[in-house]
Amino acid sequence: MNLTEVKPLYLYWEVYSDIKKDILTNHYRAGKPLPTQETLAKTYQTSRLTIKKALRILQDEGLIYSKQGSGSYVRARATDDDKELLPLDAPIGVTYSHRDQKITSKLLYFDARLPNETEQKNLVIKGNEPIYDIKRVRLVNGHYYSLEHTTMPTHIAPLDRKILKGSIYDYLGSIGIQLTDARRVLYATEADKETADALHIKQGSPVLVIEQTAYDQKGHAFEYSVSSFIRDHSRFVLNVHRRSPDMPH
Amino acid sequence: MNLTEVKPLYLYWEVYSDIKKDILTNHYRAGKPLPTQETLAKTYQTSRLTIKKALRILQDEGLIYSKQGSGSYVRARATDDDKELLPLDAPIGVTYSHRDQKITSKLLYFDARLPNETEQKNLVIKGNEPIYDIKRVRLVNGHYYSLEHTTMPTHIAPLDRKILKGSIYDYLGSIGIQLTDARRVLYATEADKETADALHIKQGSPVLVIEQTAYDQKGHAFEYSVSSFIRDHSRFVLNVHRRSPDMPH
DNA sequence: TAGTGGTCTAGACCACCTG
DNA sequence: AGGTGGTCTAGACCACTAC
Repeated sequence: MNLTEVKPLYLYWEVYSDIKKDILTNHYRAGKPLPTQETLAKTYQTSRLTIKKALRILQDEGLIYSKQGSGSYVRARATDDDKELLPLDAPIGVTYSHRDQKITSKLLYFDARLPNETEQKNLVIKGNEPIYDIKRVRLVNGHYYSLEHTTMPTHIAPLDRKILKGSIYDYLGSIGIQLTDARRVLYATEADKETADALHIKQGSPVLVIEQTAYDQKGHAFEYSVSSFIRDHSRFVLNVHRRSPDMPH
Repeated sequence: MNLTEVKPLYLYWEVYSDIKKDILTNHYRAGKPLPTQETLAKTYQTSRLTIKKALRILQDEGLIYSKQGSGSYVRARATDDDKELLPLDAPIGVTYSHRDQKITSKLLYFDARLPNETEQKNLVIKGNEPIYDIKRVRLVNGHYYSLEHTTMPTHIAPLDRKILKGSIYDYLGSIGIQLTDARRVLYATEADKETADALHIKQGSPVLVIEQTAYDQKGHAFEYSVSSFIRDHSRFVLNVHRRSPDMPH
């Protein structure tokens, strides 16, 4: 896995990481301006565009904000309890967001079949392309966490029960499939009987549902999943940055 | 192209709008590649960077995806029912997302007071700076929609009951305050008695809660609000685009 | 008025995909 | 091997802020 391989990292990412470190270690103080983009460009021996690209990521993460004509400032972090918040713009898998905790899965259902019309539309496939149909309960440190119902075209990659014990994303990554885009729909609803039983909660109890269509680096939809999260157990956070003019519908 | 009127719009935004129009009118077909960035740059008499900036917005909206070494493709829109979905990365106000529908507000509570510690932290203010405390029920086409509990430092702008009948954002915009950044926390929970009564739902019924800290163009937190949405009535959509390497931690 | 970030240019090279 | 998008440069000018 880690053979101290050559890092093909991009310059703007290194700059981003470095400035982020300096913010998190309070080298750059909250409320205070960063050095000017011109200065940073000289410091990092690069161009201003690369600096801007790095700062843009920090903006999107909510760590800084930029005022035209003034400077870029470190945001006073209103809440430091982000530890318990799951970023909505990162992969949603539990294994990803809880790397340092004990994740287990209970496989409730695993089979292959042909897709119905909704699934054909969601996965952009024909009716004769078989899909895996997977239901898993995820547990974090032994506590019930979420119920995931996943469908995936079988031609993406062969699955088996052993793989499903761990992280599907890790497995897919190991065979060269990366989640690069996703479309997520969120809403609250009442747990139906199946969800309630699986998560050991009362039927009708609130759950947060996230429906996700995941696309790989080639633009193919490789997964459609519906995840239900127990009320109040999971909170998601999202930083919004408004681009420019008002979008006229 | 007409050079008659001086438009303060930016070039990349015009390109973005134009390409978007061509996608939505099926001039560029789903699954098919757009012209190359080089070609688009010539077409629009601009540089490739400007084209890339326009395409980036389209990517973030989920309309296209780009494959390095191959091209930029129009995404097959899996679902066209986006009409009923509220974009999570746009201003959350009902008045914004339902411009063409009839919005009304019931003002439940309106007063000013000193902030408690949580509010001081959320709004980044001192304990002696008074805030408005506002509770409103929003209705769309006469149907109960959401309960908003908003706190805002009084020094931002004077409010009165008349303003609160309409859109706070429109009012703030008219005096030069724009929402440019926001931090949102989402979760599902049970409606407490107050929420249930206000929305005419049963106590304990699921609601989707969005807590928002809103920042203006000067980086000041000008609003902290907690909005509760009735189960299944409101669905939010978010397109995620993963930047680059895995973010460690 | 000076200084900042935002936009934009006209290139160059690199990483990657497809024939 | 040719063509594509991604990165990066070294500038210029504009929009805005602050003094």
